[in-house]
Amino acid sequence: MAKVVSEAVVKRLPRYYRYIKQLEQKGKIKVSSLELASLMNITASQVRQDFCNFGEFGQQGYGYDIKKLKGEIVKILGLNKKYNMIIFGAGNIGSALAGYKGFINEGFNIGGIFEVEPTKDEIHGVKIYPTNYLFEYLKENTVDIAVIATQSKDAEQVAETIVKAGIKNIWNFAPIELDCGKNVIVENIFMSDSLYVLSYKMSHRK
Amino acid sequence: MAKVVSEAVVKRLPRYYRYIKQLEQKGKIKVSSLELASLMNITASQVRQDFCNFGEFGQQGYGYDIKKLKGEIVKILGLNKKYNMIIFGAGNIGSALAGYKGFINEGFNIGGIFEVEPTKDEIHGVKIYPTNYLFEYLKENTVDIAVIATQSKDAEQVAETIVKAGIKNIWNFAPIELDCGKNVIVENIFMSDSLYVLSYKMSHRK
DNA sequence: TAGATTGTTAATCGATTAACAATC
DNA sequence: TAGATTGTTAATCGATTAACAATC
Repeated sequence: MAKVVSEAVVKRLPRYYRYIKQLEQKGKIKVSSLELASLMNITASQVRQDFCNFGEFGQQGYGYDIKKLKGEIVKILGLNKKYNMIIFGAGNIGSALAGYKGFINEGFNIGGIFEVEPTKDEIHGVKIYPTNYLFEYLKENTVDIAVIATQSKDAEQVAETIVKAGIKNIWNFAPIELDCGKNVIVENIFMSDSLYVLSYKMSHRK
Repeated sequence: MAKVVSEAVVKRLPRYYRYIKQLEQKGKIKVSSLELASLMNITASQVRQDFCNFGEFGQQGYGYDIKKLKGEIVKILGLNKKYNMIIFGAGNIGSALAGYKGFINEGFNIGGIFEVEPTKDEIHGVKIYPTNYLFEYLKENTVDIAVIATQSKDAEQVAETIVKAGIKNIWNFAPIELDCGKNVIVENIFMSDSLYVLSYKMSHRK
C-alpha cells in the first residue's frame, strides 16, 4: 500500500470533489466514469485510472455511488479532519481570508491573525495578535497550518519564524518561493502567475 | 510561426519571470541555463527548451542577458500592454483585489467594482457600481478583463452577463467552472483546491 | 441471463531529459 | 584559440488513452 500517487493526479482530486459535490446537490445517486468524464471534459479512462490509485470505489455494470465516492474523496483529501490555521499579515488578503466563512465548514478553523504591529484587536471576528506573541500563543493552541499573507519582502522572514515555531505546513500567498526544508509542506497560491497566464493567452489569441 | 506552445510551458513562464526579476534585483547581469535551472530546481535542458519555443534569447558561450531575457518574457506574457479590469463582487476577495496596489504597476488597471446592490460608493478608492449599470459603463469605458469575485451561486449568472456585454476575458475566483463559449478566455483561481492539495499532502506525509 | 461498466494491463502519446554540433 | 554555453535533435520517461477480461 501507500503507493506514490503522482502530483498530476493529486492536483485533479479537488476538481473531482467539486464535480461530485455538484452532482450530489442535484440529487443524483450514481455516476459512471463516462458521465463524469464528459461533464469534466476528460476521458473515462482517466477517471477510472485516477480513482484506481486509491482503491475500488465503483461497481461493475453500475458505476459509482455518489455518496460513497464523495466520502472516499473526502477521506483521501483529509477533509474528514479538523485543522487549526493562523494567518500572518492583516492586509488585503489576510483580512479576506479571515472573513471567508467557507473554511470552517470544511474543517479549517482560523485561530488568529498575526501582524508585526497590530492596529486593531480583531477583524471579521478573528483576533489579531502581535507576531512576537506567537510562541506564547503556541503554548495554549495547536496550529496545523500557517497562512502567509504578508508582503513578498516579509514572507521569507515570516516563514523562518513559522518553521522555528514548529509549524509544519504553510499555505503561502506571497509571490515568492520559500525554502523551509524538507519537513515542511508549502502549498503556494501565486495569484499574479494566474493573471499572467491570462495575459499570455489574451496576447496569443487566435 | 505562431507555433502552438503547450499549456505546461505557458504555466512555467510566470515562474521564470519571477526568478528573472529576482536576479535583476540582485544586480546580476547574465545567467546561464544551468544557473537558472539549479535556482529553480529544474533541468538546464528544460530552461533552454522552454525559451526556445519563443526565439533565441541567449548567446553561446555566454548565457542569457538578464535585462534582455526579462524584456522578452514581458513581451511573451503580454505584460508590455495595459489592461482595464472590472471586478464583480465587493465581498472579501473583490475588496482585497481592489485594494491591491501591485496590479497597476504591471499594467492592470481596475476601473470599478460591480455589485447587485452596492452599500457603499467606493472601496480602497475604487468606485462601486450597481451591476445593472454595466452596459452604460461600457459605453464610456473599455474593459479587457472581468474578474469574478462573487459567491459561487452567482458566478454563472454574472459570467453570462459579462459575455453578453462583450467582455472577452475572465479571471474567475468563484469555485465553479464556467462555460462561456470558445471565444472567451477564462482563467481560474481555485483557492480551496489549493488548500485541499495541502490537506492531502498533510494526510499522506511520510 | 444480457447489458453495462468497472479495474487494470497494454499501447500510445507528449513532455522531459540527454547529447552534441554550432558558435560566441 | 580554447572554454563555455546555447539551440536543437534524439532518446527516455511518465502520463494519458485504449482495450478488454472480470463481474455486477
